[in-house]
Order: sequence, then structure tokens, then C-alpha cells
Amino acid sequence: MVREALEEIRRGSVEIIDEERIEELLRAYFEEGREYRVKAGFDPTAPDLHLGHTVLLQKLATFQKYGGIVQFIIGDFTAMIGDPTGKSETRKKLDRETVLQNAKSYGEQVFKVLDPERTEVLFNSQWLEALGASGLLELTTLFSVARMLERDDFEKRFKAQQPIAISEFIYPLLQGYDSVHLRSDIEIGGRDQKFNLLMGRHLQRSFGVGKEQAILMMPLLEGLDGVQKMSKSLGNYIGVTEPPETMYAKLLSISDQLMWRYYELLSSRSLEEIGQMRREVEEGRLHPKRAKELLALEIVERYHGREEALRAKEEFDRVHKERKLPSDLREFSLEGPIWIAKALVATGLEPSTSQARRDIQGGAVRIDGEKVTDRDLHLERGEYILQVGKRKFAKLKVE
RNA sequence: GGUGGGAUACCCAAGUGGCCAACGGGGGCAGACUGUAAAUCUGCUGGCUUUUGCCUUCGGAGGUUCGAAUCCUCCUCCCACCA
Repeated sequence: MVREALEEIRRGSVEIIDEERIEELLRAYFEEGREYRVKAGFDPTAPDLHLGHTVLLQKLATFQKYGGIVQFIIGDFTAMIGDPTGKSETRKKLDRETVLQNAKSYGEQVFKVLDPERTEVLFNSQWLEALGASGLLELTTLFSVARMLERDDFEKRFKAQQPIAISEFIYPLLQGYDSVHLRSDIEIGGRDQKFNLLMGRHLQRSFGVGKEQAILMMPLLEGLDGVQKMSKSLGNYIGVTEPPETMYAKLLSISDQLMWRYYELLSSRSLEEIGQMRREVEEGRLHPKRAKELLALEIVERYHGREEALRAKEEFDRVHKERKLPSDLREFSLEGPIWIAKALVATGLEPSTSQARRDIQGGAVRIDGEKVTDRDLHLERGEYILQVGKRKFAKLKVE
């Protein structure tokens, strides 16, 4: 039992510090039903969770299966500092109302993965405000500048003679203090969080609050491009609130190589099963696209349910396999006669008439399936199906 | 605080009076090939009632000039070395 659970917990992780502690906690749970606390921190800004975040959430959910109570921390206080990522700046404190609103929105997204019954949502301003200047001062005596400078990005910036605000030194201390205050048994975070996570252990030791937390680090999920980490600003993400069709299509567009990565980090299939599939694909007994479909179905189902997932697949196949029109064609009605480039902009298929002209020139535009070659084409009264590239369609009625 | 260097399109980066809507690379979009995969090859990559035309853009504001990303003045920001 313990071994199996541990195996599942280990899956996909980059590094675990003090694995014995986790084993201990699991044993205590299986033998005496004793629960334990697993902490993870999140940004208080408006959440728009994508699959990258869910890697962490799913790991938390695994812990919930085996006796873990998740301490879901919304870092509304620490956000004022801004985690030192090198280029970050001090951020403004969000007002209470916004924070609460964001928290609510978090809940809506997070509980598709987490069990609400086994989750405590906490705001760290609650105890960090109370800490006060003297408390903060005391915290700062527990760690040296030299050790602080060991942190990767601090070290780099220091060597490169780039500025480091003193407040940035405070960030890890506060995050670590969260663990002291909450008596966390385990903290999980991204690989990039190692220093901060270790701070939790250090401070727990300093404060003598019992055994130090174990640490589990998860990798950052690569985005759709397969290279950079998934992030909203890079536009290579799949949001958990995106419609099923979009999710499905995005998942099918990832590379075959990346698919296995997603399988490992996002699928709930066992590693054996995944390994089996992979062998079959390599031996040519299973089409890679089929494997990708299964992955896409599983993930879409998680956020939208079985029916929606199947519908998304059907829709996708209809458009891309059978080359038929999507079922939910957006319809527009315009005064005619109208210049084709204008029509494309009006229907939102193109951002500008200049771009439209270029795409027509490049052979990317079709009307009723026929490639448009005349850039000056005008549409007369009638109904048309406009298409740009492979995926953008609109129905246009010219009056 | 002193001295020097820099700011160009999504990013990097050329360009030092007209040939510049601005070389090249990355990224992105599209086409071919496919499985809307990858790889590869090709085209495009400021906007405009319609393009061998017009308008806007080279940190900001003025100025010189027939003409400026390029020259001058002031301002803002960044970097390096020194203190």
C-alpha cells in the first residue's frame, strides 16, 4: 500500500527531498488513519489556470487520495514583493475585494482536480500581516546574506551587478514562514521553487515546530510548442476553462514527442499502460494519432465530462478528417456587394485588410471550398462559406 | 555624483541624409507534404474602400533640409566604468 502510493507520488517529480518523511506520513495514514498537511502556494492574481498548473494540482490530488489535507495558499501578501524571477518588479497590493474574487474564481477552476472536502484555502496575509515589523525583523536574523546569495537567480544577478532589492530577500523568508505557521508536513512546488521550498525546512527547524516538511518538486510543463514552459504570455497554453473543442484541437496539435510528456504528467493512466502504448506506437502497431486522441479525450473529459469530450472529437474529425464544415459556424450578414478582404475582416477571420490581401495572395482563402485568386473579388448577394487557413470558418450572407 | 555608450518593427539585430515600410536571424501566419504531429521546402510578416497609390512607424518633443531612422537642440529611460 505505502509502496504503491509512494510510487504514484513519485511519478513525474523532478526531485524529492526527505522522501523518508513522506513514507512515514503515508505509513501513519495507512496504519492509523492519521492525516497530514500538504502545502502549495499560488499567486493571488486573477487565475486563468492552464494545464501547466494542473501538473501540480494533480499531484496534490494524489496526496488527497492518501490522507493528505491540502493547504492551498493564496499568496496575497507575498505578491506585494513579487517572486524574484530576475525581471520582476514590486507589485501593488491587491485590495481585499479583488483577492476574494480571485479566490472564488480559483475555486471554480481548481476543484475540477482537487477534492474540496480535503482542501483548505488560506490567505497568507492573514498571518503575515500579524507578524509585524518586529516579527519580520526576527525572521531576517535567521538567514544570512551569503546563503541568500546562493540562490540561483540572486547569484547570477549579483555577479552580473544587476540590482537586487532587499525586499526580494524577504520573499523566500515569508514563504518559508508560511510553512512554520501552518506546520506543513509536505510542500510541493515547481522545480524553480527549490530555494524557497528549502527555506520552509530551514525556518521550521529554526522555530522548532516539529519535523521539517518534505519537499516535492514538479517539472514545468512544456507548452504547445514543446520547448518553452506553458504560459499564458507565451500563448502556448491550454486553459482549463477553454471550450472542449478548443482543448481537444490544441491537444491534437502537439508533437508526438511532447505527447508522451503530457501522458506522463497529465494522464491518470498508469505508467505501465503508457509504456505499453509507446512501444506499440514505436512498433507501428498503434497509430500515433490514435494515441494522441486518447490523451486528448481523457483530458477534455476531466474538465468537461465524457459527453462533451466525445462531441469535441466528433467535431474535430468532421472538420479535419472528413473536411466538412464545423457545426457551429458563425454567421454574419453584410451589405453587398462587398470586397472580399473587407468581408474577411468583418467576420473576424482576418485582423486587417492588408493581412487579408496577403493571405489571398498566399492561397489561404477559400470561398465555398474554392481557392480565391482574385484579390479584388467582390461578393454579390448570396450566401457564402468563408475560410482562412485550415481552421477558421464563417458563414456570410450578403444582402 | 563623474565619464563614456546605447534606445530601430513581436524578440534579437543591421542601417549614420534620398535606392528605407527599413538587410539578416528568431518567432508567427499561410501553402506543399501529412495525421491540423515532427522534419523539410516555399511565400508572407505596419495600416488603408482596394496597392507599380496613400498614410503611420526607427525612445519623446522641437529644429536644420527640397528630403531625416540617419544631422542639431532639449527631455526621458537603460547600460558600462569610476566614486
